[in-house]
Amino acid sequence: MAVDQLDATFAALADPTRRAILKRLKSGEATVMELAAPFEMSQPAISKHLKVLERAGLISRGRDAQRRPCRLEPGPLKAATDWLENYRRYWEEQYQRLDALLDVLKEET
Amino acid sequence: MAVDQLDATFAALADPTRRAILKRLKSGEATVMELAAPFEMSQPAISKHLKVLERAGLISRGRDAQRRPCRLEPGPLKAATDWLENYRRYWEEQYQRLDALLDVLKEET
DNA sequence: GGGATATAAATCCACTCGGTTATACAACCG
DNA sequence: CGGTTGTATAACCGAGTGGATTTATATCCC
Repeated sequence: MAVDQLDATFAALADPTRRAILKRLKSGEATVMELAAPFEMSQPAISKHLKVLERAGLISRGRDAQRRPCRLEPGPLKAATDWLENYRRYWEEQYQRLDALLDVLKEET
Repeated sequence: MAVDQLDATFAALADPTRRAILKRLKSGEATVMELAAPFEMSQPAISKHLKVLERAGLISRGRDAQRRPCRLEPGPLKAATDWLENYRRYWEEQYQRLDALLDVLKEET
């Protein structure tokens, strides 16, 4: 995956409003109005957030009359997870060391 | 995990320089100078990136005379991965649909 | 056609970001 | 002590972000 794709994905995920929008979209498509409803924020602000999510490829949009329903696109989320998976080994090692340390301490008592 | 902790983690990960620094730290501790060497960037710029990573809890720093070695801290990376894992079902569904589509296409030929 | 609804676009502002240079601080070395 | 090395801080700059408000566009419904 291209570097700037990861940039855009992580940058998009770094905002709680946008993460909440993604969470909402897990339960199915939604229009801009539906997505905006839970937030004390203007509709244009939500549209901007949606544009960020769309540019990052995290959502895509259809057309239903004057509505532009949004749906979740899992590709970039998977790519981000794959990138983070490279660090799994590292924290597993650290937790193993922590466990070992705790064992030693337990024996010493 | 607190919302602004995730904010800080994803924001820190949204920069290729910082991701490269993390990657380097997978192979062990490193000083600021060592981390700065691969980049065509001033030392203060690297120090700023390190501060971002430190504030996000992604690294921690020790002290060795006038050096401040950095080491990877896996906690926030794990938290970010856990958050992303909630979306695994989506891409697995999508890939199942893709597989099914490919099967149909294969039968049609 | 005309009003209502859903969304986008344009503009403005305060703020953050990623970089720079210059400077300061702290610890080693001779 | 004085110089050098490693790092942090400050001040600054240009670009981008996240909001608000206002205005435009498009589609539905009557």
